Amino acid sequence: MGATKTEIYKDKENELASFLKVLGHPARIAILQYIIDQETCICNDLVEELGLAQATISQHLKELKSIGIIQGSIDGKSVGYCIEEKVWKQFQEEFNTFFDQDIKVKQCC
Amino acid sequence: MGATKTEIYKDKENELASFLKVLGHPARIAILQYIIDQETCICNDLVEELGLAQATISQHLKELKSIGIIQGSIDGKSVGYCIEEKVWKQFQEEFNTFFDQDIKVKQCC
DNA sequence: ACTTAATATCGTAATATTACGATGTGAATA
DNA sequence: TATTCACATCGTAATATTACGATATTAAGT
Repeated sequence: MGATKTEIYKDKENELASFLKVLGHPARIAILQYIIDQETCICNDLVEELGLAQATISQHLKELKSIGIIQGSIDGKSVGYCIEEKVWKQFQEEFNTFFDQDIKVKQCC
Repeated sequence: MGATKTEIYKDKENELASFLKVLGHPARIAILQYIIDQETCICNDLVEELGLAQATISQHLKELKSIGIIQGSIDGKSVGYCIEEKVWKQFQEEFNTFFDQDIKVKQCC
């Protein structure tokens, strides 16, 4: 008990849900927004900007990396994070494929 | 420790994240898909369709109702759930406002 | 080689989520 | 009014997430 029963859902449902789950945290939205605004950023920038502990920011960055929406490239002793545009657009498309469905509402509603 | 520090983020960030969080579970995606396909449904249909306990389905429906994306109307001894089209479109728009931002990628990336 | 700087990872406490059985509630029906 | 049906809510166990301090790790600068 307690764990999500992923085996009972369709692959597409699990896929969409897990990407939305990663985006479903304000720190991760704020991180993405900061990267967009600055075009790139390093972990320490986010620690200062958001006021969360360095370990916490690093953990959130790891989750964002796990779905491929950001990418980090080593630059000396720091790591520059950027949006992975291809994945960004894929996710937007996937979301809109779901949300563009024609909604028909029964009389009763 | 352990709880999300919502007070440090912007309202829009919290709002977007909390709506994405609700959608970030495969059961809730599957429920929405089922309602779209059938145009309406009752809790028991979902229990049969998804194979989760009635209490679990009821809990997921409650979360979907909490963000207003579905609406339930009493019909005798059952409750008919439908998509709330206005909210559905609002969320899609809010998501796309975020995702339509112009992504500029630094050379380093 | 030593120090500093930036980040990742580990361990862990606090909290939240997921799932389910049991029980309560309200409407239709016998 | 007793029963049944559909659903919500309560209580709770299992698990996951969030956050942080402490401790690696790795690259630069001294």
